[in-house]
Amino acid sequence: MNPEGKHTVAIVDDHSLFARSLEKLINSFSDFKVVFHAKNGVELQKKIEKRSVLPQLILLDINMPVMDGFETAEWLTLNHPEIKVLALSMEDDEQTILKMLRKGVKGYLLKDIQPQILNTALKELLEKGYYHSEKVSETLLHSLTPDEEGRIIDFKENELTFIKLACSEMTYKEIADIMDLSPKTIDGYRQDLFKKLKIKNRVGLVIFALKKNLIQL
Amino acid sequence: MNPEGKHTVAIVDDHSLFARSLEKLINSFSDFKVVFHAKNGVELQKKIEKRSVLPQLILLDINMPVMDGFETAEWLTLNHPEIKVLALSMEDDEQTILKMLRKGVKGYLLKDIQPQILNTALKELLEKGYYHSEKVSETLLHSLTPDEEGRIIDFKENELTFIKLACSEMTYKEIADIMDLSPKTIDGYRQDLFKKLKIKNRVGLVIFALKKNLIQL
DNA sequence: TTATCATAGGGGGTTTTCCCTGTTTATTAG
DNA sequence: CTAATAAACAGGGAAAACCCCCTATGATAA
Repeated sequence: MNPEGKHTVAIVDDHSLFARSLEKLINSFSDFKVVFHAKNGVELQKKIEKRSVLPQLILLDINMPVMDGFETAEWLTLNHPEIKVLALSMEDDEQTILKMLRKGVKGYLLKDIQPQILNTALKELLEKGYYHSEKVSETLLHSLTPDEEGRIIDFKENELTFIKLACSEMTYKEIADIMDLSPKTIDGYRQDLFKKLKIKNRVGLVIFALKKNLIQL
Repeated sequence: MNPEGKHTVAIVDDHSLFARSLEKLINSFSDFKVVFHAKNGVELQKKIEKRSVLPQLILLDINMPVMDGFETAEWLTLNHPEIKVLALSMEDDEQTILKMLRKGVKGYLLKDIQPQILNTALKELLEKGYYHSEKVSETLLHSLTPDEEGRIIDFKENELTFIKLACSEMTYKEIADIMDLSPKTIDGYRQDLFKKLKIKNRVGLVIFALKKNLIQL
């Protein structure tokens, strides 16, 4: 609570237009007040370390330069677990959401929500300790049966890197060089993925990655 | 001008949070006032046809359900050319921008801009009749040399069919069967396209087709 | 008529992809 | 300490993709 008796919120977002608008919106709620902004994780770290009183909530964007939402969330969870972090993002793909939840955020909100929902989200975050967009819950539910048989597909970091590189014009040999792995290992990744995803060739992989938003054009 | 002496603006965007925030921002400018909202093109059509006084400017999002920004812009240009349309979007790829400009929008603004820029944009749109983000101008400049020699690439019917089939998991042999052509002919198509488009492999073709909207997922 | 151009097809080759099988190595559970 | 598991790596081979240069045919234009 700040002197006005409102709960304190900080915003971390490099989209200035969005961040300012968001601030206006939040300040119009009766129970909340934005106490400061940061353009990225590094700026947030500095501001937090200067302050004696920390915000109760942090609205955290994922796509930022310098230090992105994932790193920032991780740092916050380790160093200031008492601050509840609400991830605010355009991405609704399961990988991103899961990754963010693993970093310890208490809520995940898509940016295309009703203003009223934001108010609800902030309140529930304080009361219940968590809040997720409906779409996020749906996505998570769906992501638990991505394989049409209920098997969970959870990519390892290396696999994810491979998929992203495979969606370029590189040959597997070049990919192996970049990832500093043997071409045979890369071939193993390819083979595993083809089986797991039931695809026939590299084009299938590209299409899969695009559908799941693992890459974007 | 509305009764308060402000220029009138309408917002068409299905992102409610963004739209509301945008409204607050615009209403904070001294010369502009938001007169109504619409979630998509159809809603806009209805609202426009009910009104005797039309807005001077329309902020138009591209990604919307039901009737998207392209269709909406086309309809506005044909039916209400006096309204200046400012496309507001996250997309900064040349195809999207060009497509939108061809539909007759007077400005194209990326969503990640400074609040002050929006004010400038609205003013210039009324005074000069157009306004584009810096990034958009850059993109357009670049897009005027699609082939790096000014040649415009346009595809023959067969080539287009081939491209679309090549963006699936079929082998070239299977594609040849479907198109009832010799595998060698198909290979010729492939070779020509790789040269023309300066791509290295089939993944490059898929990416090209997606960027140019020749196929969709 | 001849030239030219677009379209379809081909010979023959290298590289990459795709697929199966199996081994080494490091980590972890019992 | 040993068993189990996962990750990295490998041999070998068939299929597909990739690439260059070449021919036949038909339409069209000079």
